[in-house]
Amino acid sequence: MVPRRELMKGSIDSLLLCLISQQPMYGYQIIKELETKSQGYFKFKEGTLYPALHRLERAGLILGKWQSLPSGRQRRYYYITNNGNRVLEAKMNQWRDFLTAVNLIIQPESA
Amino acid sequence: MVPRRELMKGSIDSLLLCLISQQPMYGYQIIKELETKSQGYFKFKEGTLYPALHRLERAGLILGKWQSLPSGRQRRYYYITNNGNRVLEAKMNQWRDFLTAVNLIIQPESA
DNA sequence: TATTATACCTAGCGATGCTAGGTATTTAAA
DNA sequence: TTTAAATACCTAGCATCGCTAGGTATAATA
Repeated sequence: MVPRRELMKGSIDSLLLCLISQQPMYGYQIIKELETKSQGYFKFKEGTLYPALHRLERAGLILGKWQSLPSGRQRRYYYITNNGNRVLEAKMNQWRDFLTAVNLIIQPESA
Repeated sequence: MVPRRELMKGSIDSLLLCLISQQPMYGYQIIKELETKSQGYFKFKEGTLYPALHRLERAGLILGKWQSLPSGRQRRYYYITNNGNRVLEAKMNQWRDFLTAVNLIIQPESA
């Protein structure tokens, strides 16, 4: 199982699944999108993003397809899979549970 | 710096600082407190907690003192330091910023 | 008397984010 | 026109962290 450990470590997988589920994207675009959407907070490094994408693809949660631009440049677009959508939904629930638990610790008055 | 990476990895340090700042505690007690306060969500393992406490103590954020019970049993109570309080406050702000950023990604409508 | 709870500890594994490097093309600036 | 920056992808290896799995020892309970 170990979903709780995963949550502790990083929300990166959830963020990636979430973005890609909204719209197919390629790596470089994801980095830019995360930065603009978060108003500059997220600045993912390539050494973080690409291994994470490969991880998600190996797990069957996203599917990458090479696409050629008219210029000849290559991009690898990632699409969310059915399984990816299921996992995303589960991760969102886990995220909410985690937030609830954290709030019980750091705001004991508003319990 | 790397505070953001720390946040990604775990909120454990913040949770421990938060608890200890409310009241000096010893390790075993912290495990129980976290579990009851979070209504069963957090079940810290000793292999997680004790190294974390030692880490925080090495960093000068908490201070451990052995105390003997009348029974002769030994407990190591941890007290938060001035620096620990400062770091805790900073971590709380970082946590809020992180939450804001995550929400901007996962709830793009309510931005 | 045996088991559970209390109370502490650590070596080592697996996973992860990042650093730091690489390749190659396109666009903008000097 | 040359140079720099942006685009677009990749990976080896490091440091760190949570956890597993083991250990020691005492007190309370069945």
